[in-house]
Amino acid sequence: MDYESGEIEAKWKQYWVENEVYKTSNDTSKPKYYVLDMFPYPSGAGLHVGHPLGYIASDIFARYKRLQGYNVLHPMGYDAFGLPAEQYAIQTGVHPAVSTSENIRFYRKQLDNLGFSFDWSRSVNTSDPSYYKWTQHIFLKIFGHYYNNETNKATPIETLVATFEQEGNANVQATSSQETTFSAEEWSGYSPKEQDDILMNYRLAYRKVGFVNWCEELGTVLANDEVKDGVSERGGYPVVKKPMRQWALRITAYAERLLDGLEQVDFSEALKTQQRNWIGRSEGAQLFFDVPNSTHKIEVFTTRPDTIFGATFMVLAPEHDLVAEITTEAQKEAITAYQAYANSRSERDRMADVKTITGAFTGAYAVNPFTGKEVPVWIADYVLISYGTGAIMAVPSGDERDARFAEHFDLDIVQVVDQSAHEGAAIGDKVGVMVNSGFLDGLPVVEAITKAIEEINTKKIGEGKINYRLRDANFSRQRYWGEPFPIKYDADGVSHAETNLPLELPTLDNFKPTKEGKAPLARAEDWVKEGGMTREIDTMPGFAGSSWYFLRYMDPTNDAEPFSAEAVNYWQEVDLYVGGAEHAVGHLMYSRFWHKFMFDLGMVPTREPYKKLVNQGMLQGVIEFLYMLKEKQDGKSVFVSADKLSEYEGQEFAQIPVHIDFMTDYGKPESYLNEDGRAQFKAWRPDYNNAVFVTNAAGQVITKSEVGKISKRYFNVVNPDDVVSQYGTDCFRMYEMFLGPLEDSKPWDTKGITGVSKFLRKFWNLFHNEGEWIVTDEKATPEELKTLHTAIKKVNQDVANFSFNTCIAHFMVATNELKKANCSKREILEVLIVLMAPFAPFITEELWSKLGNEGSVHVNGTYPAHEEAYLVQSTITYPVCIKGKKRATITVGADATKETIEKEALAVEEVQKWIDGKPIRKVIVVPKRMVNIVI
RNA sequence: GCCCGGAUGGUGGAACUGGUAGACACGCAGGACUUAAAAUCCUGUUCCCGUUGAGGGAGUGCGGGUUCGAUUCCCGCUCCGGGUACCA
Repeated sequence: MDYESGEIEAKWKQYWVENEVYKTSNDTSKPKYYVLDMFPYPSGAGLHVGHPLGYIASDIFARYKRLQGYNVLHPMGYDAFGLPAEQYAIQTGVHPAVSTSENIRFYRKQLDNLGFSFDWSRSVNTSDPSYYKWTQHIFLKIFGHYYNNETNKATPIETLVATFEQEGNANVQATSSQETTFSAEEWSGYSPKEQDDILMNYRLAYRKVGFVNWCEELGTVLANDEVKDGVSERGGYPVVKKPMRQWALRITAYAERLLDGLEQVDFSEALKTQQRNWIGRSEGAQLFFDVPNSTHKIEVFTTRPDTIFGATFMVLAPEHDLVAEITTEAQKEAITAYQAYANSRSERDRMADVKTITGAFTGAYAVNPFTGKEVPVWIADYVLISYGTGAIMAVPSGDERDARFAEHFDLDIVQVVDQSAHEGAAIGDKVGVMVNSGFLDGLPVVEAITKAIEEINTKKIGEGKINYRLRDANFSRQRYWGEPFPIKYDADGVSHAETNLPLELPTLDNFKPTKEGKAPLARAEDWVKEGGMTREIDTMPGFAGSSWYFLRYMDPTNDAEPFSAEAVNYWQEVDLYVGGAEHAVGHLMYSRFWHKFMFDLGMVPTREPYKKLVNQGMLQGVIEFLYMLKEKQDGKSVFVSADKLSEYEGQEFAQIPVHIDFMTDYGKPESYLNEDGRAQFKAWRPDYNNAVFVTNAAGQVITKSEVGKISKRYFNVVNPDDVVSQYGTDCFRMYEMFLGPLEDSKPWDTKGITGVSKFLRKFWNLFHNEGEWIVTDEKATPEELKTLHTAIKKVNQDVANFSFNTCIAHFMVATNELKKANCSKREILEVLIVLMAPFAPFITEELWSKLGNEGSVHVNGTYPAHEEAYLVQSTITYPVCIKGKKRATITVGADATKETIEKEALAVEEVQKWIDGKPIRKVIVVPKRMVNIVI
């Protein structure tokens, strides 16, 4: 019979479901292996060909591990809380729960079309109350703990309260934002609200005032991403920063452990570096500058305390608390104006823009504690309120940005580091010796730093300190479609944990914030009022549910706890995690943090959640553009075929994206719109209803093809279902892997798929000739065994390295070689089937059963290991190079020594001709590679 | 701006620890089969000069460097992608 992918795939898909082939047990003697995908957000657009890239890779690996005898956990679920569903609800009135579950059904249908070996009985959905019950549960645990710096772990808040009651907080070693000390007596004297506020300074989940991007016009909070040049991306309305009391997670308590943990995980160095930079550990000093006429001091952190003699001014973030207090009457107007300006710029813009130097003088002065001189205090938006203390001591001679600021505003610059001995050293490099710096003069920079810190400690004007760029995670969203906080406040404002979980989202019909700017949940008035208490109306961010979902897969239906100790002790951690690099710092950092917290509580046995991480690259698409004359002719738009542009020299063209469905030969360079396509285009874009097309001689309008994002806005989304229905799942899977290295971004282009399609037919035809089954039990020849074992060796290596594209190339080579040798021998082919089973699960299943084997190859097959004996070479051919240029080749026995090879090479007539009597300086023999003669 | 990547034929890509650059495919060209087309199969295909099946030169984004030898290591750029803390 001929290869009919559709029939075969339907048959085996049904077999898998009926026999629960991929159902995973928590109880087995086999060693475990956990292969996890980053679960998708089920968006309304459905899956496009880019989504399955990582899923196919992980599925191949999961199947490979199963064939190696592991009990493999390979689940899939949905990250179902998120902004798009909420925005869709605002636009259309469809409840997010409804659109989300519809999207999930659609995703599931698409995923089911791709031959994955997911155990769907373990699926999770973060927006399902039976799941977010446990997200809330874990949140309450975080809320109920503080970070003890002596034991270096999360500790119940009750322990802290007991200490406060006994001896106050003076000796408490904790990561906290508490600034004052109190005695046991004082503690007892505080009101419940005051006690609650103090505890907030210690809790790992706590409330504090933070700044959000507020758009009055849209009545909502925006992500930095949604703010462009100070206005909202949607609508272009002004955006300001607005202080709001919000929940935060004290991830900074775990900064050091998050850093240390990177040592023990198998992530790419690039990703580890990104995480390290995100945490941004820096050693330096905390310093306080006196401000005459103020009771407050300005706290700064500097990595360069050695340069303090060069600190000639100070800069506060425009939002800094002290600004209002210290600004002089004369400067009030300027400061207020500048604050308004800074307020309108997003943090992103402020960081990106180093060319525009802006700032305002407060009129106040601070005292440099080392020089004793008064230095002016400015505000400027290059200092960020959310980083460090929101204030800096500016050393224009030691920092690029300070220097530009000083020059621009004509402030004093005092040289403190002499870098004249270090040519090419940049301002800020830690080289040179100190000058104009009192007791530090003459010291090299590095020593001066140590000495300056000593002095700071002695003078009690600060202390040596480690600072992190990492900030506590903002955990509040003024949104509807997220987990409600299981927190309520009594009449005094004291926070209380909800005891009855899950606390479900109330039903709303309007998902916008209220007119007063309160989060949407405020609209559910009955829900908010609870037995004399008021509920929290913020919801949790998207990363809440995704921070622990991999643990729920281990025990997905448990309704007594998030997951049982038994399950987590068996599965331990994720062995392989596959997902996009865009999550390098967000999700990966937060889930590592949650995991470490749960480790402290003894909930999980491992310190890190993910043992190995592989990042798949982005799939790009081909965008088709029509050339349109910028100037209309007779009031009509004119579209010109790309091969007719020369006739319009000197005229300007606009590029208009075309829906790829209208194209003929989509993706090919000469793709074009035929008459039918042009009619479709006009119907699709009524604004070009009366357009004129300038066609070429063949009556075509050739388009310009460009590589870019796969996106709705370029009308180039290719649905995997379409590809599958034309070529089959096996072919689609193999082609996605064949496109290039998993980790690189690369363009999707359907046209190359025919190569893989042909290969699958060739593979099928190793077993069939004109539809007849031709497999024999003949013994394989040494050449055939060599082909097979070379393939086994390479495939094993490549799968282990996730080099699936080269792996598929080897399948093609092996198949071509066997075809040429007319080899249809069971001994060879049966092994090849198992090798290929993870890649092409259906065709291999069919052939495996046709060979007379019982059951599924994916359960009963065993991944082969190669035998070295078949790969031994008897001779090796070496290129002989003279001064690096290849001039001849020699063939010698595989066991030849270096000396023999050298002698053989020199004996070749051709070589002697090139040497031409010149003295030989040396001969380099690289075993198994080449011989190079240097003359 | 800052942090992390990437760049190899007409196209996607291959190349082990620095050792014959272009595996495997797509596309293209020529041929076979066919009344024809499609499909399939065979041959060729980095570029330039040259050609009898010779031979020669250049070449891995750009400019330098180290080395007998660099796609690979180092320095300086250009362009593209990802992240930049409320997109997921």
